[in-house]
Amino acid sequence: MTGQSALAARQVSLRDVASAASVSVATVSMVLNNNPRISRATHARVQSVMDKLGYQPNRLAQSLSSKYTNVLAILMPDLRNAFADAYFGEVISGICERSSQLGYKVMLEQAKPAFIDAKKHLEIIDRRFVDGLVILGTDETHTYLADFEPGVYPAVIADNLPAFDHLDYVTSDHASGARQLMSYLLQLGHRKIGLITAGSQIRSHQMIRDSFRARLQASDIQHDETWECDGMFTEEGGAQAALDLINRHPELTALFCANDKMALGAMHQLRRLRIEVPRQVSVVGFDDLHHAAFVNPALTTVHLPLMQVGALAAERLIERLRGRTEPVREVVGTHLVVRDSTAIARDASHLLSEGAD
Amino acid sequence: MTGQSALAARQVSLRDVASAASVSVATVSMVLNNNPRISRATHARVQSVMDKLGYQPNRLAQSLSSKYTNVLAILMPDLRNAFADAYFGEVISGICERSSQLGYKVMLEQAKPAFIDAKKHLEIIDRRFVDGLVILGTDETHTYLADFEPGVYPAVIADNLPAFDHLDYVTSDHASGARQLMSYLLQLGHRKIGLITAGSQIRSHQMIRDSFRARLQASDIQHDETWECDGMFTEEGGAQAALDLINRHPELTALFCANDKMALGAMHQLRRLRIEVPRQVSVVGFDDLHHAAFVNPALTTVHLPLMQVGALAAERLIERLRGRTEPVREVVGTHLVVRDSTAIARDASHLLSEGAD
DNA sequence: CTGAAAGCGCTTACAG
DNA sequence: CTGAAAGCGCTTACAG
Repeated sequence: MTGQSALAARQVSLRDVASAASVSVATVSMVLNNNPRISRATHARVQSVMDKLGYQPNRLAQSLSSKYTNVLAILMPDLRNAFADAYFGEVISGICERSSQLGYKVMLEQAKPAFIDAKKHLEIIDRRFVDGLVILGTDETHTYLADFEPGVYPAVIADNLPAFDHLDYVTSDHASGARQLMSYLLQLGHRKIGLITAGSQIRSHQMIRDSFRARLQASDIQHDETWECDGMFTEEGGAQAALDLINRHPELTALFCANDKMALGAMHQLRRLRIEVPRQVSVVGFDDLHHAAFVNPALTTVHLPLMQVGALAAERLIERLRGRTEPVREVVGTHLVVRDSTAIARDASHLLSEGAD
Repeated sequence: MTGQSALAARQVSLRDVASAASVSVATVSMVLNNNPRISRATHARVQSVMDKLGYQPNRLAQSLSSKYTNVLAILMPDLRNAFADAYFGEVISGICERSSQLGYKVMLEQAKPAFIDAKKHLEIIDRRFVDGLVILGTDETHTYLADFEPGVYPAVIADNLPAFDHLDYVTSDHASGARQLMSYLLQLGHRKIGLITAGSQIRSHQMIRDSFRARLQASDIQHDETWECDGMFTEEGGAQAALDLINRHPELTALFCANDKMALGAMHQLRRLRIEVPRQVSVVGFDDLHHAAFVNPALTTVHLPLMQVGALAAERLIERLRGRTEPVREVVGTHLVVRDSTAIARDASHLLSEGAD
């Protein structure tokens, strides 16, 4: 039945339905919106005419009148290949799925400098492209985030803690994830642990670093910046960082990488250096990307609930659009995934006795 | 200057600009659209008033009048985690980048059964959400693709050959990629090659299989289905397929995997079986996902120009929307990327002499 | 070169 | 419970 409109020269409009059903356009509009003021009888009659004519409301007209677009934007960070990054992909999956369940469509935008400078992040709301946005890959240098405000320019930050108090967010519990990883490494007897991080301006990653250092300090393990290196979130960066750390501290027995990509790079580098993982050096990642389970050796890491974070971010944003006034501050738990890239520290017995000192 | 509109209770409209500039709304509309019928003088005057008031046209009203939405949809396949898949991510990157350059926005949709059954793939055009779509991950069973038609329901298929003649497409040259890989494997002396494919209903993958078999046949190498196994495009599937093939043919010296994910799974499985790659068995993939260069050993594969495919698909679709009438049939070249997962066949000398028979 | 008016296809008070 | 009318904010002939 719907098929016939496909060939229609002109889409059938509310007016067409109204005259075919011998009612006013207002009535048709009301049955369309399930307004209870319409009697069951007319509702059914008008509905059947709509079905017969294959009527489909023009959403531009609907939105122009109603002020709601029912579309959300996903604002991606300005990174080389953000869409091909499984980390962001997981969050996007969650956003898309939940949005669609809640009757929203999603639009993709990228926060390139030109985009931000032109205030396009607000323009897409002002010009009625979208009702609000979910923002990924934020960091402390993104001062434009201050522009968003619940009532006027609704937005929620996904998987990070915003630098501005008034902003809504939904994030994985990075700090707890880092602690889980450190407990495990310490249990295995590792005391000489190199840290490969990135995003010095990213709050969630600052928390990973802080948790890492705090655990070391709590265990009276001496630590300074020579044990840390920036891996720029990439495989290449992770490889380079691993090389630097090994050169500085050949005695290290473990490498803590703040994301899986850097961990893969690090493992790749170790292999080139003919250092065996995990026999000589253990490596841990962070994120639990799907393919991390299939590298050699399979990566021990922390699972981040990224789909859930995306879904929740979309859901809370939509609640805001529908009038929610309480701030959104959600932190979702993580869990450790032990695989094959970790083992007892090669110097464990030695260190353990020394530790009793 | 634009900032002040942020606090305005009501967005400034064309009418506001018109009265502030003492001209008609028609005139303001024309300067907005750079209509040459407006004199330079009034254009400049009106323009400055627009800037002063921070005027931003309501795109819903614009589109309602003009009939164009200037937004495209990306239709994703109904796969578990399509967005987190680097393969699709690359294509999406290309689409987003080019669309944005050409003044289009992009919306995300997923071709779930319910979506297709409800004809939503046409509805999003009829209801004026988008002007057309770029479709990823198609296969021969997707009969709904027949619904698309250049004039009425514009769409272009990305990285596959459609089953319907009237459809536009932009694709990588999978057949040529497969041939490049086979030439290389044969050069290395491999004669006992297992094939891990998937998507028996996907034209591009049928072509990979066909090219694979044709090369074998041209080299007088006997081959039957026992040398082939379905890996379902996943790491898990690739691992299982590798296991099956090795059990059936312990003598095999190479595994040809139709995508990188299955290749990673296969390598992972070989490692568990304590079969060394590439010394005992060579493994090749297909796609050249970024992380394939960082697994151990680094994967030899065919590079697919996926960003370019996405960009071109978007560009051609937009040309169609702007009146292009010639069909779109673009095939973009691939290239071989040799890394560390391939080596001379362990039985090469033996086979080479036998081959002279 | 510019303006007055109709129209795009809806929704929403306001009557009755 | 339903209708007539105004309005959302633009664009596009049609006049002049």
